[in-house]
Amino acid sequence: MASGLMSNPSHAFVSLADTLGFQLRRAAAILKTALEAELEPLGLRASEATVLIYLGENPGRTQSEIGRDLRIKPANMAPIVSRLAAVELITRTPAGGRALALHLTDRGMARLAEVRGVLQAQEARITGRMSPQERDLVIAALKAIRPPGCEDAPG
Amino acid sequence: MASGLMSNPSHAFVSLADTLGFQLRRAAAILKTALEAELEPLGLRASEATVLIYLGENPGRTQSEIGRDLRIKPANMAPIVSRLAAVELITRTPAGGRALALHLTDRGMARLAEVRGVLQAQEARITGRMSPQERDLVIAALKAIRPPGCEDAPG
DNA sequence: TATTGTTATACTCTATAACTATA
DNA sequence: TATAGTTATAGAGTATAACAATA
Repeated sequence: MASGLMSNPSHAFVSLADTLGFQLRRAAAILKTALEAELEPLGLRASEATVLIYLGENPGRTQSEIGRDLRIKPANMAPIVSRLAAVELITRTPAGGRALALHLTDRGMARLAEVRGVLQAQEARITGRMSPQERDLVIAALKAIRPPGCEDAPG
Repeated sequence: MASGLMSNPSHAFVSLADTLGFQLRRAAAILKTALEAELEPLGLRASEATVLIYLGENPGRTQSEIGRDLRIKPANMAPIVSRLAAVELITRTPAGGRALALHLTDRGMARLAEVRGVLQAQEARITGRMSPQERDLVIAALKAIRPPGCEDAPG
């Protein structure tokens, strides 16, 4: 399998399938496809579902705060929020300056419960064969590969 | 750790930031962005670089074989291969039926060496703080979350 | 003026459908 | 007919630049 064409520094990979980078991309792609299929009956895209979940945990946050935490650029937050508001899952209320605080409507909370069900099912599926220790190790490893400035919810 | 995504005692749902699914998507997104930036000087996209790497390990494979192994649909393989051939990094030779066997040109092999450098640097960066055991466990875990039919191709 | 949000636009990857070409 | 490849097109996510609105 190894090409043998290269010198072999300590981190040289033998084969693409043995690299963390490749497996990470592949696993994420498969998860994304599955998630989209499961969210489709709810009429939501993955990005919209993520914002709903976030809003359930952090009601009243502004668009810019949400975008910073979820790493969604302002230009990309706009249509997500606009659509969630159009289908009356969230409300936008002025919060100083141009800032808009977002809140779930009653419909939004009901939809959120469904979204949670989908995400919890996926989480159960992908962690099903791991021990809790393995799961924590993998999550910690994924957090650790991120460069400075990419931590969760910088405070 | 006490703010933003991490703070919500009121829901039964595990916080988004504590889910494997979310961390997986985020890590993959960050990796993808970094990879694209590092491949840009080589004039290659991530998908093209992946095909080059694959071809270095599996010279002479046909488009359909490559697509099956890398999970790239035929309709999406066409423009990738077309462009790699246009810049003379690969050649296409008839291989029975409509099949096209792909081979790296000399330029392609030289470019591959550069691509390997980029990918190995990324691999070193993201596995740098893991023990070999941790690395293997994480890779095994990522492979394990894939549903039936998504296994890595045999050699 | 600095922050926030919006619009326009473009690129990458992925997906399906309909088509062509060859054994 | 079955397999391989191509073209057209659409959707989702992400990126930058230019602009508007508000404290």
